[in-house]
Amino acid sequence: MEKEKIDKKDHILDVAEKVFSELGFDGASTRMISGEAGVNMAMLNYYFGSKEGLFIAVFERKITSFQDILQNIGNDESMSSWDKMDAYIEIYGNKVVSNNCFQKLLYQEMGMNRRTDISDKLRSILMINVGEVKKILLEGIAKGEFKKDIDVEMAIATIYGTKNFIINTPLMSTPMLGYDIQDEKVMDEQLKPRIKAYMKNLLKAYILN
Amino acid sequence: MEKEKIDKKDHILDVAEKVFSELGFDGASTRMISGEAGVNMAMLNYYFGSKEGLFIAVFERKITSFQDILQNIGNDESMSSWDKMDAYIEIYGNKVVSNNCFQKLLYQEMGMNRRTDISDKLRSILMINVGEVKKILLEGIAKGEFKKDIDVEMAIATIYGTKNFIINTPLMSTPMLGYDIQDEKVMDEQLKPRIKAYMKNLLKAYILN
DNA sequence: CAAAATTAATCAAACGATTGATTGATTATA
DNA sequence: TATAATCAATCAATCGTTTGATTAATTTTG
Repeated sequence: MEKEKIDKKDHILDVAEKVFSELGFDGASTRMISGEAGVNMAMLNYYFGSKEGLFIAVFERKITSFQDILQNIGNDESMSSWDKMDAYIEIYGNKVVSNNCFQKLLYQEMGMNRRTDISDKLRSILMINVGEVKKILLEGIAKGEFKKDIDVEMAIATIYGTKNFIINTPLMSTPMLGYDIQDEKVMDEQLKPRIKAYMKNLLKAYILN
Repeated sequence: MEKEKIDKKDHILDVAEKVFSELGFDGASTRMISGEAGVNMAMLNYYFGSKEGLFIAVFERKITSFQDILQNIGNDESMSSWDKMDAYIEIYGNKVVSNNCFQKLLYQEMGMNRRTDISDKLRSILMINVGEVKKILLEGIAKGEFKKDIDVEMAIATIYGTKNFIINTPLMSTPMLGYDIQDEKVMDEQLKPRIKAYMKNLLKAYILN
């Protein structure tokens, strides 16, 4: 049945996402993934063509939801530039914290220099979001709403970097913040509001007049 | 000769550091490293016992220089808290940008969940620096020099995170910043002063009264 | 509607390639 | 000459992938 087939593929992608994010692309073997998913090893190639195809499929499943997060915000004429930044941080904070497993995998792979076809694909997608944030910041500067001497690119690096540090380096962020980053409930109830509030205050202090 | 042997081992470690940081532990093969270093494959095992031994040796070579970066600053009674932060950013910016290859490898490894013996060692060393920065920030708050409602831990995450994003994700940071992150000369002449100036301005706006 | 034909899904087994590591012989050094 | 360094060759293990056979599902046909 078509429905069950999709469910099975989805289940494989769930497992693959988890195993990849824990061990990286090379560290995760097809035997391990198929074993943990409870399917025959050949099924991975049958469904996804290759290990790399499976890897890409993991990303493509999530990609769509990331692409049009900002579309609406950026083009809203009625919002002030700061309200747009505020709205972006809000959405970004929600999306990112609840997809931390995937986020880790994403930026882990972006750090590698090989497989430029995959990395390039991921980069071009992420750069769309970067472009949207940049547009908001530049608009705010042009309207005189933001300071005119802010380092736009660095500010963007701070937004993504602060989040990445917390998500990708739990060995440091967990003892730093005082609660377990891996714990989903803690993430949602404590980290999410905290990182949102902090990010808004930090940016407010740096970019607002 | 003892001297040449050390030089050769050092050369292997240089190459290994570079290849590991580009491809990760699993992605880098011993054949690749030995080939690029211009030595026989068996030499790696002869000198370092195993691939993992080589990996550890890469870290242990650098570890010592990381341990005493901050000691002097923190205990200087004559400096204001902000001057200490300023001095730290200055030193950190220099150290980090010129060791970007190793930094990338370091935080790549910190993100992985396996080989906990290495990761734990690295973490405990890095956490010393974190503790020193935290001390400066708390001191500034206590003295009324800094705002009392700043999120200390998040601010530290921003310092490390912003740097890491630029260093570890050159595929994004290079097009964002408009110049090649991999280029050593560019790093030194353009990125280093820029990241220092930005970091100081950002923190000044967020923590200073 | 039921039997036959076709397609899709699943599996155990094996493939060639590559991995990290080791060997025993050879060369250089002290 | 004895010790250290270097090498080509080879090891077993694991990798991702493919195969050919088998079962399940779907479609076609009489």
